[in-house]
Order: sequence, then structure tokens, then C-alpha cells
Amino acid sequence: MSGEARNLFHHDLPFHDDRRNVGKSGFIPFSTDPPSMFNQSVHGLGDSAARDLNGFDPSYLSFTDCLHGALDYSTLSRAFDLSCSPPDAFHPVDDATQKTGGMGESTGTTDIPATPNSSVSSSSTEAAGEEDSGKSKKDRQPKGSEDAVDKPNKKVSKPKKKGEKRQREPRFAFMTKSEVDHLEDGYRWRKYGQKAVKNSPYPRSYYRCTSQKCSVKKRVERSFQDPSIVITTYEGQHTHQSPSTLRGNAAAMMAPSMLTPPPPAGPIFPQELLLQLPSTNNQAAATRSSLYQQTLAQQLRLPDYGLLQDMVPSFIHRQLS
DNA sequence: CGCCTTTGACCAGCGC
DNA sequence: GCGCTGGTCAAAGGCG
Repeated sequence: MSGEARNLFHHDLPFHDDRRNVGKSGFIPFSTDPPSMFNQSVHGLGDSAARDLNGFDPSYLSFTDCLHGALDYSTLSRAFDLSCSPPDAFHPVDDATQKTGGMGESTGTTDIPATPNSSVSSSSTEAAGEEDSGKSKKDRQPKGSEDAVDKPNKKVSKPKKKGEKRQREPRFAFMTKSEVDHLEDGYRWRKYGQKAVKNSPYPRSYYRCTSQKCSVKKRVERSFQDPSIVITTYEGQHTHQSPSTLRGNAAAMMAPSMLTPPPPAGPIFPQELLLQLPSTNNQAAATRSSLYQQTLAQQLRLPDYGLLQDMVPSFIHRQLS
């Protein structure tokens, strides 16, 4: 996979400039293969840039794909029907594209290409058909039961049917400027693994939502390009409410900013994550939120927040209620 | 005592 | 077919 040109939802790392304003947490949502609508308005991250993200697997869900996953297609389609038809905006990626492989190859480029690679990319959603590709792990079943039986060693080697790869949940990744690796997002996570990342001095941590029926996972790693940046990848959608969140509270925190649209429903959405960041005071949170949205709007070249708001309100409100 | 982190090992997919 | 790498498991230990 290395070579294919992939485009990340590149935002020119706005936090560099806004750092002092944003504080320690600036969110830079990105993902690969944004829908066509975004391809046209957002800087694409070149292949090398993609690799710069620690070889971060680019085959993630795009911003909108994420939404797609969390909400119903029709709603989103409508929401994004600004310049393209839904079908264009949301298309699954084929397996080949997904393979992420590029992970590791970091090549040398260390600078984020200033050249916006606007080449577009196909939208990728691992969810869709993918499967995993990259590595679809085996479909391990709940261990313990039968597995233990003949398993010499711990691992369960479950003969999984061939051809039947396990389906991967949609993934959504974004970068955060933070001093801490594991950002508080309102959900409880259990770390289940950590691996060294090739070509990066920083390890990647694997977390799983502690809620029983929730299979959401997330990977957290630090960019070796800029250690202050934490790359977080969410996989799947929470099937429950955030234990600590209270949308109401979150909304209240945003009060200071009239321009700020209400947070989307899941913590998967960076906007909400931002809202849920631990903060010393609500004002700060509100400020960061506002800044983030502003940045987002700018990145998307949206006319104004109003548009952004128009794009998300229907489902946001629905979830809030 | 329960939950979480750490960590070494295992497994599967992919490239060569 | 082999080796590499990402992802996951699960035992052991730590902490509140």
C-alpha cells in the first residue's frame, strides 16, 4: 500500500498557529478519503504527508463517513448535499485502498507538504466493505470457553472460515495537540495493548471501551513528527451513552459561543471530544470549542458557522433530545 | 476486591 | 514460503 496516493483530510495543522489560543488541545480531525465535497475544499494530505503521521493508517473514515456511521445515511446525505450528491459523497472504499499499509514506511519527508494534494481520493470506510483489511484479525470469540480447550498456548486460534473476514467498524481519526496521550472523552477505556510503531519512537496504545456491549476501540499514538500531536483513531460506535457526559452540560459549556453548534452525538466526533476534554474551567472549554469549530469551518471553507450548523443540526438535535 | 495497566506472546495479513 | 508488522490476548502486577 504504500504507494498509492492517499489523501488525508489535511488541515494544515492549524494548531501551530493557534496553539497559544487553543491551549494544549487542538483538534485536527482528519481522515483519508474525504468525500468529494471535501476533497475540493480541503487540502489533501499527500502520500508522504500521510506517512508522516507516523505511518498512521490512512484508511480511516472521513469526517463525514464518521457521521455517516453514527447517523442515518439519509440524514447525512441531506446534510451534506451541498455540492454533491450523496452517492458521491459517501462511497465505500474498496478493499485495496483500505489496506493500510503504509504504515510504517515513513519516508523521509518530515515536513508536511505544503502542497495541498487535492487529488482526491476515494472515500474510505473500512466499514463498508472492508474489512479489514489491514489486518483483520481473526474473529476471535470470547475466549475462555471453548478455546481454552485445545489451545496450547494462550491465544485462541480459531479456525475462521476462509473468505469470511471479519468486518471492521468504521474508523475515524483525528490529531490532537495534547500533552497527554490518552485524552479524556467522556467514556471509559481499558488499555489492552501497546505496540511499538515502526519508524517511530512512540508506542501505539490500544484501548477498548469498557462498556460491555460496546465494542468501540481506539488507538492512540503520538506523531513522531511532532510529539506534541496525538493521533487518535476511533473504531466503531458507542452503543451507549457517555458515562460522564451530559450533553446538556456540554451544551452549557458552549454557551459563550453563539456560533458554536451543538455537539454531535458521539464522542467519536471531535467536536464533542473537545467539549469533553478535561478542563480546568468551562470557559476554557468553551473557548477551545469555539476555536476548534472556527478552525473546522475555515478548513472546510465554509462560508460561516451558520453553514456548519446547518450541516449538523438535524442529527445533533436529535441526539441531544 | 475490582479495575486497570503492563507486557510478552501469538495470530493473521501482506509484501517480497 | 518466509519474514515483517499490526492487532489482540491474557497473565501478572499495581493501585485505590
